[in-house]
Amino acid sequence: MEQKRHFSINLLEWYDKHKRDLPWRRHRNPYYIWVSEIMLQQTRVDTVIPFFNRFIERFPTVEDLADAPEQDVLKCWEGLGYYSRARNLQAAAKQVKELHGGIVPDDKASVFALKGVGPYTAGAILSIAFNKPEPAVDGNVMRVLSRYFLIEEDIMKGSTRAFMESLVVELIPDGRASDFNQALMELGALVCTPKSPHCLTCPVMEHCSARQEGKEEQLPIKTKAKPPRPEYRVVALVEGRGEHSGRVLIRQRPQEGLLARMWELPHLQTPAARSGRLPDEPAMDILAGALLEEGIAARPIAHLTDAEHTFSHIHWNLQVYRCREEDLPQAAELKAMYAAGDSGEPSVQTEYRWIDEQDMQHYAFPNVFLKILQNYFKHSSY
DNA sequence: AATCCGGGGTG
DNA sequence: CACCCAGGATT
Repeated sequence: MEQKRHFSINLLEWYDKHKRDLPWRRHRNPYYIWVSEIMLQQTRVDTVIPFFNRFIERFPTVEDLADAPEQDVLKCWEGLGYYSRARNLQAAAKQVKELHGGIVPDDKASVFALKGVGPYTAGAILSIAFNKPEPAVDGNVMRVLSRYFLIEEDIMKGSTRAFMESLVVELIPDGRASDFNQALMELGALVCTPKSPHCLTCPVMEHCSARQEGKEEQLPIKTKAKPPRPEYRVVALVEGRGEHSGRVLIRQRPQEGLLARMWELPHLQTPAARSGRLPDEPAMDILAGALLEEGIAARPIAHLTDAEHTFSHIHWNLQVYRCREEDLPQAAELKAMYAAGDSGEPSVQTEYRWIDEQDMQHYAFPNVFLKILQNYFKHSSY
C-alpha cells in the first residue's frame, strides 16, 4: 500500500538527518544497547543519559556487571526507579556470562530468555544491535502508528500490540531494521508527542490518517490506570547517642517485594485519620510502641517533616519524627529476645545499621528516603 | 487478563 | 496542580 511505503521512506530519510547523538548510539555495542533499553523502560532519554554514563563507567562489560556486588548495582541505579530492572539486569548478565561466554546472544530465543527482557526489549536488542527485522513496539511506536494508520483500538490490549507488531514487520525496509525502529521511537519522542504533536514538522504528515481526520489529539485510545491507593506511614529518624553519636538508624527492606533489598528509615503503616494525617501525639505513641516491639531503643521527640512518595499503585504519605536513641534496659532485653528467638522458619533477620552522611555512599535508598536523609544531614549540626 | 513494580516531565 | 509517560514479572 502506498501509505505504508510513504511512511517507511520518509521516516528513514528524516531520521538520517535528525537522529540524536546519544551515548549508546556512539558504538554498536549490544551490551550498551541492552542497558540503555532497560533504563529507557518507563523513563525519558534525558533522565537516562547521566545514569547510563555512570553505569557503563562503573560496569564497562557484561562480566563486570555479572561479578559486581548487588548493592553496588542498586546504588548505581539509585534514583532511577523500578529497581527490579536493576536486579533483573544483573541476573541476566550472569546468564550471559555463564551461558554465552559474556557475549550478548543474537538469537531470539536466547535474548527473550534473559531476565527483564520481554517482547519489546527483545525486539529492540535484536533490531538495534543486530539489525534483525524484529518489531520493537513501545508506547512511542503505538502512539505513532495509531495516529498514522488511525488505529482506534485500546493500546492496552494485547491484541492491539500484536497487530502493531505485525504492522511494523511489514514496514521495516530491507536491511534497515536498526535505523527504522529507532526512527519510529525518535519520531514519537520528538515530533509525534502525546500532547500537541508537532504535525507541521512531521515527515509523514501528508498521509497521516489521524491528521486528515483531525483526530491526532484523540489518539491513541488507552484505558486509564486506576489511581494509586493512599497509605499513611510514620517514619522514625533515630539520632544515635554515645557511640552512635552523629549517626542515624537505617534498615534493609525484605528480600522480595516492593523496593526489595533497598535501604530505608524504619517506618510503619498507620490507619488513616479523617484528614489522612494522624495528629502528632497519637502518631508518636504508635511509633514509640512499634520501635520498642522492633527492639529499637529509641523514643520519638518531635515531628520533623512530611513527605510523599508515589508508586504506580500506592501513594505513601509519610510523617517523619525525629527520635532519640535511648538505653532502655527493657528494649535491650527485647532486642536480645528477638535476635535469639527463632520461629523455626528460615526468616531473614532485618538488618539495621547506624550511618553518617558519608556512609550513605554505600547504601541504595529510594528517592524519598534519600531526600529526607540528605536534608537532615544538611541541617543537623551535631 | 489483572496486578505489582518508581520517578520525572508537561501544561 | 492534574495529568502524562508504560514494559516486564507474576499470578
